[in-house]
Amino acid sequence: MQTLSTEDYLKAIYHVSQSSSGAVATTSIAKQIGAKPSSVTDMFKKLSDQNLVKYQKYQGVSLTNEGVKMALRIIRKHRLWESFLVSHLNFNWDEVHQVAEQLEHIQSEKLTNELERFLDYPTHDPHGDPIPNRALFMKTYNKILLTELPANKEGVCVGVKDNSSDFLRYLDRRQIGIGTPLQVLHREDFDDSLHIQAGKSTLMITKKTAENIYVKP
Amino acid sequence: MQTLSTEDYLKAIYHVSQSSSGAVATTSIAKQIGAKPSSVTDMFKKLSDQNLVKYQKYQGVSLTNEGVKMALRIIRKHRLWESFLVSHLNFNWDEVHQVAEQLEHIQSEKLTNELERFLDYPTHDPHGDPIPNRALFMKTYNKILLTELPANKEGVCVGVKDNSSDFLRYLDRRQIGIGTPLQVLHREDFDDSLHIQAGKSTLMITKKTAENIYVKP
DNA sequence: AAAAAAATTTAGACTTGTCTAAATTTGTTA
DNA sequence: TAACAAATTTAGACAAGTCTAAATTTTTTT
Repeated sequence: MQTLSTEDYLKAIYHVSQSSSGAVATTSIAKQIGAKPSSVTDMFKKLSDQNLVKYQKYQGVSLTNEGVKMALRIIRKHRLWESFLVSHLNFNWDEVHQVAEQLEHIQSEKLTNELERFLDYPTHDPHGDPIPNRALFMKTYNKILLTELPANKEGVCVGVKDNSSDFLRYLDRRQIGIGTPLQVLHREDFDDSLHIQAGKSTLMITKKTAENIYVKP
Repeated sequence: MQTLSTEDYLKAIYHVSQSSSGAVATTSIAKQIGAKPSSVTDMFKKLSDQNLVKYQKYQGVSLTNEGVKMALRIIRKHRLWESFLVSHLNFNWDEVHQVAEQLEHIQSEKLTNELERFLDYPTHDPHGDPIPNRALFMKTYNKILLTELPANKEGVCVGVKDNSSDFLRYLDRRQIGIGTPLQVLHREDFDDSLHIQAGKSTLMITKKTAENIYVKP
């Protein structure tokens, strides 16, 4: 059984490894966790002793099969809880992360599986991220960034890259959410801003915003 | 903000102080927590520094007002989660304790209050124990032990004193639960056993069993 | 009331996870 | 490729919570 801290590290390593190729660097985890690089090195050694990561001095880490499973089990719980908070406890999608960070550490297989059943086996969380099922398999659809959507082609918002409260509330104000139909009307060459159709309204968003919205064409 | 450990101690002190009068002894908490008396002494000092308990060397502790509030907030969460597990996640009343021990530490007022609303403001948990409301007030009805119920007087099971899995499953097999009508038909002087009416069936139980069942006359 | 037993506390040590500061390795640039 | 910069690791320290063993206080018994 793992401690809270090792679970946090495993999840962090998983996420960083997903968004970049090759081994995961000490510094990147330090940033993610909010710890000093020296602490990260210490933890890398501990995880390596437990065969959860492959670690070579100065070369970073990569998760072993067992490490990946462990990370996915935590992510599964995190996303199920986020779904529950939004669907039954009146949480907004920008409020769930901090609470789910705590709930993801609760140890009870029965709890997790019953929660999943209660929610009727959801495949995606409130941010559009896929929820690993009992076998830790995730259904991923081929999504692209809004910046990559060809002009005048219809798409649907299926996720966000930036999960910060600020960004999510910004989207709320623009009435953009999971499921909102999106279409790029015009790209402004001058400043890379985009005129888009979002649901029934047209509006202008910056490139930075578009880079954080996933759409399914 | 408190650590997991201090929360456990506060709750333990609260429970022990409820079931005995006067200051709470080091040893009684050591037993409850599963720690050595020396560790308990250390923690008593820490809690005292935070003004959560009144502590005098060799004389045990008693909770301050702030300490009581803190304990009740934890108990509130514990019992709400137990209710949730039974009412929505198919847990049996003998399975909930261990999981609720973890869930009670989750820090989010919104979560607690929304859970309470979702459960429709329950006043008692699956074992019949009262759930403190948002103001930390508990509705207690005047219950008595089954051993104290006069013969041939009608009563209803409203709680249990022993919350162990073993005892609860024993009651399950006897089809005794919260709400079951109970009546003492005969007391056997020889071995203190009781013949009782439980719902539609009559059965024999030992004094020890009867001492762990609460009834409302 | 003295002796014995039980409860409690103190002292010192250990573990986990963290830190700072210094040393080392890797990479990057001139 | 030598020098510098950045990343990483090591060494040693610290806080929280725990332990054991020994010392002290309280309670009980004779």
